[in-house]
Amino acid sequence: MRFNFRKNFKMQYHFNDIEAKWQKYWAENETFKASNNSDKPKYYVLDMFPYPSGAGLHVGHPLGYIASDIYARYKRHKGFNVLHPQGYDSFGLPAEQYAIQTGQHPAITTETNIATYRRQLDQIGFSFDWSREVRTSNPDYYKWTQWIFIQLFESYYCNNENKAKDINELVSIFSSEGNANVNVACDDDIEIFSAETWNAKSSEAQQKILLQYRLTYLAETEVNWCPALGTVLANDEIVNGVSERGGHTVVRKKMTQWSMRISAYAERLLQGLDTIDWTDALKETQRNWIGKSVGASVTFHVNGHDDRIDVFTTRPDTIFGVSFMTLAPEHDLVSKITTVEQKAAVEAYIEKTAKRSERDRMADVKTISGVFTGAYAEHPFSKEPIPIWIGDYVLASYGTGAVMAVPCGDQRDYDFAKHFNIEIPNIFDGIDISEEAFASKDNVKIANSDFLNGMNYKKATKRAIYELEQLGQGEGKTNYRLRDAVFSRQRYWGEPFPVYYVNGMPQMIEAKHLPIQLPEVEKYLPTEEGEPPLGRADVWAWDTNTNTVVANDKVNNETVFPLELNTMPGWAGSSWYFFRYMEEANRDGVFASEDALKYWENVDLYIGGAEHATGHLLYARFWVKLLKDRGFVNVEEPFKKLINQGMILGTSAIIYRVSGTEKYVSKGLIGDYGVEEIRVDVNMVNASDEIDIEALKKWQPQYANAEFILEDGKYMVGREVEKMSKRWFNVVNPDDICSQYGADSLRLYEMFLGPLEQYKPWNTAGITGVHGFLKKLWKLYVGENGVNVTDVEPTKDNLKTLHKTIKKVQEDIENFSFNTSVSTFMIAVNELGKQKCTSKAVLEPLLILISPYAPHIAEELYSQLGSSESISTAVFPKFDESHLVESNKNYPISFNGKMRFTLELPMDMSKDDIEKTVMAHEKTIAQLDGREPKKVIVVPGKIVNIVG
RNA sequence: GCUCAAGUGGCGGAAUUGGUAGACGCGUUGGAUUCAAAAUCCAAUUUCUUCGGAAGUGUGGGUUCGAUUCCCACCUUGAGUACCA
Repeated sequence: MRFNFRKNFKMQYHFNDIEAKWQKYWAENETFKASNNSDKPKYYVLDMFPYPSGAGLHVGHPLGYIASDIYARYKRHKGFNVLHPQGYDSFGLPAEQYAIQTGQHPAITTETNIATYRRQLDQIGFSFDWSREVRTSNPDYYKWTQWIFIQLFESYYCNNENKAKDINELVSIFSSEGNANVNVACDDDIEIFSAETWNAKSSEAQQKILLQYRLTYLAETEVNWCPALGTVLANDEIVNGVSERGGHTVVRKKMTQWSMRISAYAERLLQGLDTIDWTDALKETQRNWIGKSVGASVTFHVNGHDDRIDVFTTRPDTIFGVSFMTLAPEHDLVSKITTVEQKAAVEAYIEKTAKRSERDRMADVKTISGVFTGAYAEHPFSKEPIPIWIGDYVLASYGTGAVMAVPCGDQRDYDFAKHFNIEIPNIFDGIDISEEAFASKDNVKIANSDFLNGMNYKKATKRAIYELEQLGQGEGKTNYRLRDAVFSRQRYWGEPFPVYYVNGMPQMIEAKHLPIQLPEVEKYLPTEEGEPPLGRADVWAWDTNTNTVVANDKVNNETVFPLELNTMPGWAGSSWYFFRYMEEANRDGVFASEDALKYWENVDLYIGGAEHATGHLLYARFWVKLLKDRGFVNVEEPFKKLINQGMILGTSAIIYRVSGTEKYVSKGLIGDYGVEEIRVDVNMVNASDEIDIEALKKWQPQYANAEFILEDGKYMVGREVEKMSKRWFNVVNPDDICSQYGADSLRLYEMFLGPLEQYKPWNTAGITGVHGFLKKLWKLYVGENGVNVTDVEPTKDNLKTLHKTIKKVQEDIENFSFNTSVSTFMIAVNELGKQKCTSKAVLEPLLILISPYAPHIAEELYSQLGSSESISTAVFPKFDESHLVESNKNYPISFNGKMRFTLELPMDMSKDDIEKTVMAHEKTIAQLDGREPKKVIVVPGKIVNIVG
């Protein structure tokens, strides 16, 4: 008896033992280590690497990793040399804020968190090549982030050649011919100088000018300052006018900061989207963010001044409809051109708008406000005077901060004109503008517009630009919404800049002296003077003799200089990490060796969240283009194909407290009770929405002596689908799922939930379905007396099931439709079970099909079938159509398109014979009930439809 | 406001080129096994029905022999974005 029990025990599916065994095997044998030398074609599968937070992983996090792991394993079966690495984006705000609260060094908390992540990831059985792991906060790694920063500093962007080039080439142009004829990306307000003037300038003055051309530059710019976080933020880090992290207010402030001249790459970033396989939604988001608009720049002379106002317009064809101009309140000219009479009103208005935060201005788009400056501009063609107003509907940060207002053609201008009783000339032939502006470009001819009369939009635009060029008062122009990205952060836990200052001018530290390591500080807060945390470091100065970081008191501004106090933003390290993984060994040499870069090229499949659309995914593309231009990498785009996995949501559990009491009423009995909804830990609720009252009583003290009003002896909870979060008590930990059901169950269930890209709720109850499937799978191979797989010839049905499954699974994986292959496996195992299949010729290939999804059980059964190698080395089974050929077809017979019954007929039956057989059938006669059919449609092999 | 995506049983979802709507799983119901429970197995499960059938994929139209699938309008939900000149 005892012996039988033990024997029986051994024959059961013990997932915990099996999974631990194979995880150990993979680690010890380095099963998934990728080689940079292989005859196989390469394939690079990458996940967006995680920020290791203190909370660890919940079941929502691994979704994308499971999908990419399935794909990576599939590609290995298909004969590819697969690179599938993982690492950590380990610089960031949470570790720093924790450090501020506790004094604990962020490096220590980061280390601890990484250990937790690694344990959690390992238990899910991913096929990562951990030998290539990267951590952005490691000096070995950020050495090269600093190095790339230097490359950006040493580059300018040539618009003629459309690429970044060495800044020294620009310097030699300046010294030989000045800057009058260069066509390069630069600041807007550049002074024109000759070679003589340039050569006569001091080195410091030259450096100052060069900063206006470099691809990373130091400049006083208006930045988004977040007082609560004590740092500046990039545009993509602000959502609805508040900080993405924490939701704090953000104000505009002028500060000297490092910026990245990403605007130089606007057109290439836009064009590149057509060459990559990303979702349309994501491409559209990036297109909107880049915000290309084609139009013209027009210059207006200000009457009585030497000044000119440049505007950008997408509608130069409407130039004769201009009846006023509007400047942003922050526009430089405002103070200069305002007349004495209007001075008080203008200043009051500016003061009022300055107080309003960006968010208020955005929220309140309906209130029309503005004030007349008293000044007039001259219309370029009619020479009529045009009143110049200021108004906060014009943004200083877009275009030139000034618009030519055409009230008949733009609703905002129209509203403004109506509000202030400004004239609204109509330049559209036969269009009524008494109620609203006419903003369309189509089906209209221009009128009251001198030489543009009678033309359509296209023609008039061309002509207007031509005439403006003749006057020297305008030209065709393309404008981009994309702004340069602020690159300084006033934080501790980020990459230090490889920069020191001589007389206030930034100097790069030579690459061979990198990395410049983060200094120690006693507190992680800004200094009393408001300097960033690095301002607290005592050893933070650069000695140009020894080329080392030395104590601050050695600063003499002759040989020892102060170092930069800002650090780099979170996206610095993540903009190039995919290249670092390519390098196997000797990583100190270069950021990635030439051979490795040549072999792996770029990421074939990238999986991660859609929230990075305008941040990481844009910046990474920008840096890759720069590295390509400067000859360091061979590719123009980092990620060939990209998939955004949807979020897994939680299913919160709700109990109902009768208001003012300690009584809790079951969901079905709420009736007329006044109740409050209270969320409780979902892990106490079973598949039937019944809560474990004993567990609840122990969970929190207020429930220990509470009274529960039950229905049918049970307490039923309400359910709500919402984001998985500690505060809703709906977080499910993968550790619990793995120990209770196993990693293979977790992997299958995450895929089974629904389409990868879709948002979908997690409900632990459903996991018994896939877990039951794995048990059935096990039983198909292992009976009470051990493995019951034989060398018997497979039956026709066995082969049909197998090949149907091969076809479907292969198609599913290639379409990233992982949820449906899980169903397919279930169907296959159900069928083979019914067929009592024991044939190795069928059961072994089936394991290979399942192994990407449930690798542990597949490895175990594969080895029990007698293989000594890992199943990951097995070749994907070949699909053979011949096993699916049928001799009969069960035809659906429909009447007016509605299926009424089915009829089994031979596959090779002719169209006429099918029709005859069907029409003679008793059910057809009954359906027709004496009516004469008007038409009979027969599609052989598909359907019969009788109309009438 | 604009752009995009999506609406299918009690629930997650399937139907890949227009051709048997609801695969697969959860839950529910009934049964077998068990002293009992767990586990396992079997059956049923869109709705209505006079048990012959009939209706049915957000709503209303259209194209078609035939529409969850294509077209038009509308409703709802979600995401992104916004005085962008």
